Formats: sequence, C-alpha cells, structure tokens
Amino acid sequence: MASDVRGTNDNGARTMPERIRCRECPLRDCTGLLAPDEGQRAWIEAFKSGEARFARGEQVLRQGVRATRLHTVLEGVLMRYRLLEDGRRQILNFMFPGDFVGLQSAFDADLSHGIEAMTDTLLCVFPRDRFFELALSHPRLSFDLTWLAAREEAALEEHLVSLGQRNAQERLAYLAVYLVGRASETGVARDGVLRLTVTQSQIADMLGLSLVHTNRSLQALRRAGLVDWTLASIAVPDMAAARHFAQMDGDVLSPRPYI
Amino acid sequence: MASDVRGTNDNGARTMPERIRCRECPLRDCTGLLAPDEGQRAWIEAFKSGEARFARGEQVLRQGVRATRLHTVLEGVLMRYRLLEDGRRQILNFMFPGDFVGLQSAFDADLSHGIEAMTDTLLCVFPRDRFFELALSHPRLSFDLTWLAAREEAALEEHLVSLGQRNAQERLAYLAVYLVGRASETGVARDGVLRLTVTQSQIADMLGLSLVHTNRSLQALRRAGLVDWTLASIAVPDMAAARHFAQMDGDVLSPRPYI
DNA sequence: CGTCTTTTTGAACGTTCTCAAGGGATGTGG
DNA sequence: CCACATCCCTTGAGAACGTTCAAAAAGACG
Repeated sequence: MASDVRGTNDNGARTMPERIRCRECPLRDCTGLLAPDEGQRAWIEAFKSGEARFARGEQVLRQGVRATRLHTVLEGVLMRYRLLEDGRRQILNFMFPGDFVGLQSAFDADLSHGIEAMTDTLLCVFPRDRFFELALSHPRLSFDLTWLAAREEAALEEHLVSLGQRNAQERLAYLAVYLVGRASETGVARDGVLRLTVTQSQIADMLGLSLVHTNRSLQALRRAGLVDWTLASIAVPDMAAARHFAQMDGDVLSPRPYI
Repeated sequence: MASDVRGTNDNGARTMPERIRCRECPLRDCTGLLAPDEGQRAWIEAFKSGEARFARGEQVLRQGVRATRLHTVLEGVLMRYRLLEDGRRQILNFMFPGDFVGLQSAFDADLSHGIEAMTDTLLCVFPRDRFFELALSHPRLSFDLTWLAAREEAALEEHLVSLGQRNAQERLAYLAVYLVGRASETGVARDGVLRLTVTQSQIADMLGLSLVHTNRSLQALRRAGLVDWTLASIAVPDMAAARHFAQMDGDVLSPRPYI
C-alpha cells in the first residue's frame, strides 16, 4: 500500500551529478505557484549549487547542527520537527513543492529543528553562505522570501490555534484539510484525496495527542464520514463540512512565489 | 496595583501631531537591538508616517479587517490573538519594543488576527502601500525584515512545542521564562522580574488551558518556588531552574535589527 | 513464511475541564 | 462615605477528555 512512495535508495544525501536547468524546473508550470521571471531565473540558476535526493524517512537536516545548505522543495513532502531532551517530538509543519526550506538556518547558528523526508524527495540546493549576497543583490527575491516567511508564520499560527483551542477530532479534521489543501495547490492532491504516507504516530506528534487517542478519534471521524485517513492516503470527501467542523474560517490561498 | 500600566487616554487610535525623529528613536540605544545605520535611518524616516498611542486594552488592529498601516513597537507590550467563530480565543504571541507589527498584513487581504495593547503603547506608523517600495528599494531593510520574520517563526514554533508536548505547569514556566527573556532584551525587565499586567484569563488563552486550571497550576509553581506570577508582575527567581523544568534547551538570543 | 511496523482494542488512571459559588480589590455614583 | 458594580482570583466537586500500559490483530516487506 505504502510502497508507491517508499524509496529504494541507499542512505545519505546525494548531490546529483546532473543539474536541472531552472527553465526546466518541475515547479515552473505548477498552478499554485508563481514562477520567477526571466532575469530572476538566471540569477537563481547561478545561485543554485545542485540538487539532492532523499528517500522517505531520511533526515535532510538534523536538529542541533549548523546547516550549510538551503533548499527549495522540487518534488515530495517533508516535515520539520523539534525534539525535546526526553524524547518527546513535536512536528512543526509539513513542506510541499515550492517551499523554501531553511530560512531559519540562514540566520541561526544551529538548527532548532530537524527535517525529514516523508516521501522520496528532490530538493534544489543553495549554498548558505551566498544567501546574504542573494538577498542584498536581488530585492525582489528577498521580498518573495519575506512573503514566504509570512505565509509560514500564518500556517504556524493556525497550527497553534489548533493545539490551543481545538479538541482531538477538530484537530484531526483541521490537519487533514490543511494537508489536502496545501497539496492541492501544487497538484499533489486531487478531489480531496491526498496519497501520502503518514503514520498515526506522526499525526499524534503533530497534534499533541497520544497515539491511542489519535487512533480512536480517527475512527470516529471516519464513522462520521468527515475524514478517511489511512496510512497511505488522506481523504476529505466534503471539504466544506470538514472545515466547518474544525471551525476553520475562510482561508483563501493566493499563488506562492518560489526561488 | 494594576494602575501603573493602565492608561487614562480616551478611546481610539491617535496619530500624534508631533513626530519623533528617528535619531531620537527610543529604541536607538537599546542593548538588545541593532540600530539601523545613518543611511537606512534617513530612508526609514521618510517611510514613516507618524506615531500612534494606544492605552492598555485598546485594539490596535481588528481581526478580519484590511490593515492600512504597519507598525514598529516603540514603547509598551502588545499581543496578537486569533478569535474563532464560537468565541474561543488563542493568543498567538506577544510583541515587545523593536518588533515589527503587521508583516502579514503587508501581504494579506485581511487580517487573520487582532492586535491589542497590553500596556500603554507608542507605535511608529508606516503606510502599508509603500511597503513594497521600501522592500524593493532597500534590500538591507528587506533582509532585516526577513530576519525578524524568521525570529517570529522560531518563537511560534517554540509556543507550538509548548502546546503540543508540555503539561500545564511546564507551559506556564515556559511562558514566564519566554516573557521575562524577551522583556530583558529591551530593558523592560530586570533581575528576572517583569512588571506587566497579564490576567490569568489571558495566560489561559495563550496556553490553551482553562482559567481554573491555569490558576491552580500557577499556585503549584509558586509553592514550588519556580515562578511567582501575579496580576501585575512575573517573577522567575531562578531562570536556569525554570528553563530546566520546562525542558527548554539553549536558546541564545542575538541582537535584533529593527526598522 | 517470518519479521517488522502500524493499527486496533481493553481497561484503569490522571490531567484538565466545566459548572457553580464565594471572596477580594478597585472604581463609580448617590 | 456607603452601596453597588465590575473585574479578577480562588475553591470545591463531578464529569469529560485524553493518557498510559498491555496485548493482540492486521498489514507491509523481504
């Protein structure tokens, strides 16, 4: 069931020998994304240092180390998480194609969170030490980065509302709607169905619930016909109903720029 | 007790007739902040449209409306919150001097959150419609804005960890440490004591707890000697102990730029 | 086919919530 | 100056939601 997204690669990050030209970027004609113009593209291409592939389950960046690379997601889905000393894990957010990974690592000494690939993933790689240069020489790209940061902020706020104010079932419905919505922007999901392998343990760690309670609440949502979430896919048959159940207000999405 | 921070102003936002020159900005020699250089200051001064004062409890920006102004906090403390349709409220974060308020409103159609003054407050006002111009013509300022956005993101992530993984007492200890820490950066707090009026109801709405449980947990922390939080002040006698209790890892603060 | 991962179920326990009521401080108007 | 209103904190008690421990069933993978 889950094998469709599970990779067969051996371990470790690999910078690919070949190099995708930005004009052939897989993101270029994604409806939810706003492609850079000709001139920007040239500069991005110069900034880019290559690509990297990761298999499902691999660590892209490890919490606590200093990152030397920044990334844009070209294909696949990743998650950012934070570990506490006693082993508790909080999943902070999920990253989809077009997302810029590592804005914080561009500034911070070392990473306060780790990043793990949830599917086989293709990333565009930029050298961290040229980020400053990019931002200062290309105001428009810097502006877009700020835009993306503001969006990420908005998403985190929404998660915060979930954990603070919503009960288990509402949180699950919220997360399902969020994930299917984000995936739809980039064509990864269709008709309210997202084929993505997420374990209930991961869901629990995102929503601050125990595994057992996550399981029971998921069953309740399934019986209610609101969300059908299995290991390999997330289905939200009636988006409006699910949104209403989770008390989600209008959250209209505008096309995201990317770098 | 609480009167020291309660304002006597009449209601509503007021753009002041007088205008603080940026070289006399109250933020300019704040140790936790990184003042802009000469050239930047001139541009910021041109960008600035005036100041505004708000009294404790006043709404600076209302959720759901389109904002026309951006702000930098010059004096005082504010909070950002999000209301659900059924009246539940989630406080998202607190803003201290130097913070840029309204990055999201620079992009979004209308505000997904409201902003309320927690003390009498002095804000620097910028016109929203010139933000684009600022960002594009001054890469360095735009870069600083991105930096601030990354920091805000990091703070929200930490809050998320709290709500997801920490129990009531840990959350309270975390929040106390966070607030005292943030206030110390800008000289608002000293010796682990912050004079700031926060009701237990506000604490509850920030931490996703009921008012009653917040009260009881606060008493437990007081008895344990970890945090002494009253209506008018927050005291953390032993920062290291409180941080350890709340499972907070090293979170070194670097000076923040501001605009 | 055997092993590993993930989901499912049962049952007891605990944290946190809700409802309800009382108490203290502060402010206002008669 | 007192009566009253308001706001915030405090306390009690029962109920609900969610957790933990334990074990078994189901599914995925080689």
